[in-house]
Amino acid sequence: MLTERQRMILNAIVDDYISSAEPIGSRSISKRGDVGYSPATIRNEMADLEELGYLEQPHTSAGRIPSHKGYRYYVDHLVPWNSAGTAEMGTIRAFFAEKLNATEQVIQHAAMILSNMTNYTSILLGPEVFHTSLRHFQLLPLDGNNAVAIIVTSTGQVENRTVQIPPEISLSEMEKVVNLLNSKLVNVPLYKLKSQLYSELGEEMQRHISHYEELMQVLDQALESDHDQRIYLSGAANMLTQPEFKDVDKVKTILDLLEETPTLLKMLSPVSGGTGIQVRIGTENKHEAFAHCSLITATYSLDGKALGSIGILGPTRMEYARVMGILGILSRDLTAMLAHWYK
Amino acid sequence: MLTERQRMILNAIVDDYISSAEPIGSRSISKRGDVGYSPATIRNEMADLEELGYLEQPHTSAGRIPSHKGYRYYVDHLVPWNSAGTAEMGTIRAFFAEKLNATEQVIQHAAMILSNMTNYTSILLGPEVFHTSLRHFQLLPLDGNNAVAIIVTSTGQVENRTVQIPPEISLSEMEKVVNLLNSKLVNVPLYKLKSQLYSELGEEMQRHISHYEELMQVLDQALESDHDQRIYLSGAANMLTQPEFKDVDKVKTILDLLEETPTLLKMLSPVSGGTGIQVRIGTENKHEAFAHCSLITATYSLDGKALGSIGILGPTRMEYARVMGILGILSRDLTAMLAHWYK
DNA sequence: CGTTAGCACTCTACTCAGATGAGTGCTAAC
DNA sequence: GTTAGCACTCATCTGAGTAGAGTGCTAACG
Repeated sequence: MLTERQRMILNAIVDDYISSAEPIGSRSISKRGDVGYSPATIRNEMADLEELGYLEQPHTSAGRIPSHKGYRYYVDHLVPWNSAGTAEMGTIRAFFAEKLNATEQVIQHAAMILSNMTNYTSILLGPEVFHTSLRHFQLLPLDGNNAVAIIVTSTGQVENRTVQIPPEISLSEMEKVVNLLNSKLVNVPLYKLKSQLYSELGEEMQRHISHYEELMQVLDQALESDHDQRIYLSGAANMLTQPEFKDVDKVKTILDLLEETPTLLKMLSPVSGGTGIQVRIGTENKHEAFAHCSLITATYSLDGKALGSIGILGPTRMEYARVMGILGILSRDLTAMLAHWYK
Repeated sequence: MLTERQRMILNAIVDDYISSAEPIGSRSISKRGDVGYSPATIRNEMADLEELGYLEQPHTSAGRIPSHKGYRYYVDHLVPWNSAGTAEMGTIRAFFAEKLNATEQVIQHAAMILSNMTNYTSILLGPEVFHTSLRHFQLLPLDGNNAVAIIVTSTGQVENRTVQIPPEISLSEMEKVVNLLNSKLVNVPLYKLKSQLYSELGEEMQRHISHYEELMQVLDQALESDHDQRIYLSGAANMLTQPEFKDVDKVKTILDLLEETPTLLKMLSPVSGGTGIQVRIGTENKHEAFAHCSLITATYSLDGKALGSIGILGPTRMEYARVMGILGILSRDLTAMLAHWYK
């Protein structure tokens, strides 16, 4: 349990360190207007805070910097809430005023806005198709051998892939099957699509359709959902502006990781019970390369189900308050926009 | 005009510098098996080559490094052709053996393969829709107000966007118009789509359709081609491994530029008459940030028309021979694959 | 007893001179 | 035409000395 004065000092140290990136000495804290104590008193408290694990010293004769535990305490208890500035509110409002078609474009654009506003790296997770259902299915022949399969989801996303059509399947047959699919499988959740295809239509198709086996193979290909949510990254180069990453080798491992989509997917996928804004500080991220980074995430949702995430990656010495404020507003507004679009 | 010996020495210097990134001294050239001269002789030639502008000296007592002119001569006259190693051929072959659906995935995957193989940054330009034509158009209502417009091109690409439908337009009317479009505008090049919509269908529609104005607006939105070719980037972090970019500030300007899609589009769009492999060395790229970079590009095409580009960005001290070999093979195979798919 | 002034101590970062060595340019000899 | 030899240049490395920021401790103060 920290005393009020310790909290105040910890708060001051974290704030100052966030903006200066230099170890903070007792004198500079004492000189702040809001702390009415002499450097000596501050020093005593700092020694205590260090013993408790909230601060650390790069070396004996340097000032103190917050430890991970210190940041955690700051985020959990000290962050001044509601601190998205009016300028930022304006930018976000302007963003939503723009007319963008296709959810994908919105997310992509949001990634840019976020990284520009924060000067950190933004990582957004596109809407998950898992919770959406089939709106329309179509198989469009391109030439003798190939066709484009198009799946439109209930949220208006369009997935497409090319499939090969065995020559023995006739056009009319294909059409028949597609019509059957559209009449029977609309509104079925995408992840149930394949199983329902077999259970609901298998029998009927076997009766009416001649090349059952081959057709099923085609549909299998066509409905094979590439479950990968899309990752939208922006401002990766912003990492280079952080003084703690002025060493090329350190930043290389980070940027390398940022190109690994599966890793990012894992990091961003909403944690169980994780509602609202999540902050993962330093080693709380699973990856060693992110030991000196913090990731702040929020989710956007439709019908109360989390569809995707928006996240900001920066150094542990990050402007938590500002970023949390921005993410909070943006995620709320995104959710509102989706609800308005698709209801 | 360079003498045979000068060419040999220039070649040796460029080769050595490419692999070592250190200024090359006369002694080390002399010790190479293939040059049978003493350091003093080499030194004389080097002085001449410097006077001619092919070499430069970082400072008086250092070795020589190739100038832009030197690289240019190397690329134009000295590059050993056909130097894609067998290992690389294998990787490329394996890539084309994979079954990938959708052109987009192929390009994206190719970007990854390229950056992994070369350890440079790959920049690919997705297939241009400009030269493709309409295969199929569809307008799929989502709810009362919105619909998804889907355009399938002759190359099997699927473009989609959300449009708003004024309430006064009925479903049956929309269907009628879509059918009309599909019967009249199929095989029309995408870039002519909107003009033909007016010239060919305007009259007929005005007669048969009640809410002409509103419908036209919807179609306008739906056919508005986002002409942007897609950029696929991979291995941007590889820039950091280059010793010439160990300075964070320099590499920052480069990585920043790599996030500017329009700039990349401009850089990659095939130059007039540019057939085969193009090499832009240092300041030959328009952007100051790329003054110490070289960009090697090739194009892939369909029906003899260049559809898109594949490029590798690295330091001017780049393995030209290897990269040119790889790009040559990959672009040729991509072209072959597209021809095979869509003919 | 909590707070503060004073002081000795520690440790990094900076600077500067000297040493090192790679590499050149020039001259003279082969 | 080619090469050996040598003086010279200049970036890089090394180590000593210095400055300065900041601490911890002790003792005094209200």
